[in-house]
Amino acid sequence: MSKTEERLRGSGLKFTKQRQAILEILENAEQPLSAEQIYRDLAETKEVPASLSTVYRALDQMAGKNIVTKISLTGDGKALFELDCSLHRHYLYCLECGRILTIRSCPLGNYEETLTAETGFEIVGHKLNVYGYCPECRKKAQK
Amino acid sequence: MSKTEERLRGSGLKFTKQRQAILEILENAEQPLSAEQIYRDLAETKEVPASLSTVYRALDQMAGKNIVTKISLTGDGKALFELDCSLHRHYLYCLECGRILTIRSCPLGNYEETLTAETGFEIVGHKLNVYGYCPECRKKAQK
DNA sequence: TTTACTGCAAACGGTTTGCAAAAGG
DNA sequence: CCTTTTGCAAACCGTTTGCAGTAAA
Repeated sequence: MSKTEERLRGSGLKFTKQRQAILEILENAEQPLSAEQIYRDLAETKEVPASLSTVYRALDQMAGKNIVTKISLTGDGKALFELDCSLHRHYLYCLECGRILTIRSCPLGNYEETLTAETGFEIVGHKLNVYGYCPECRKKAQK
Repeated sequence: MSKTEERLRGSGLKFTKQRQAILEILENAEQPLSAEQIYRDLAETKEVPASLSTVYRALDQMAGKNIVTKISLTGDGKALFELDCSLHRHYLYCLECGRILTIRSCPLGNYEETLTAETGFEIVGHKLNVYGYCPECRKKAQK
């Protein structure tokens, strides 16, 4: 049983070519992808045509089972998806080319506890995204 | 000349009742508001009816002049607006009641410089939002 | 009187949904 | 078989836009 198959069956989801292909695409992606990008990849490189709504439904369900994670990063109202490896992470987003770097470290330390002490909130998590220009775009800009 | 009037005229924008009222609403708000909320407030409490598109256009223009700031916090594809006081800030969002607390301190210290050293990115800014449950909702949940 | 602003209604783009047909177990 | 999943088209929802009319300077 392949890893993608395990993930799906283990969550009680049916194992279909579409879902398999979606997971493979996410596995090979080096950054979070939009539903649209996955949809195009399915048709173009995987040759497993699936309707856009299927892609959305599959992603939603897999997000519900923590197989994938949905993030909103770009602020343009477009969601991105990546494989969930259940690690705490942040993103460094290039404002020029849209490239996304995943940051595995977290600079927040015990800030959440500090905030709880100050505000009385019970903190369950945070999102930190950093914006800037990647080395390649910086080089291009200099010329 | 009122403060709102100054802000508008100083940016080369015309001073209209709609914009005046929008700014007053934002001044009295204790948290960021959506275009929809502002729209309703205009009709209901200010009695200055303005179409939703006028609200959006006014906010967009004022955002362009740094009179207001547009933030996306909730992840549901709904933008929020607040008066821009050009201060660096973060938000603490209650997942239960939607209440938003503005945090004026920033725990990031010189993290941006660290990141630049590690990645080669030129960092221009970051967004940090913290999610949890406010004291009131925690109390209710206990019962 | 010139230019910016407004209202309306229609368009837009990403996402969701209802329904009947197809496929998984 | 029974249940889930799929495709299609239409609905949705926040936001944007074209245009003709109105108000600010």
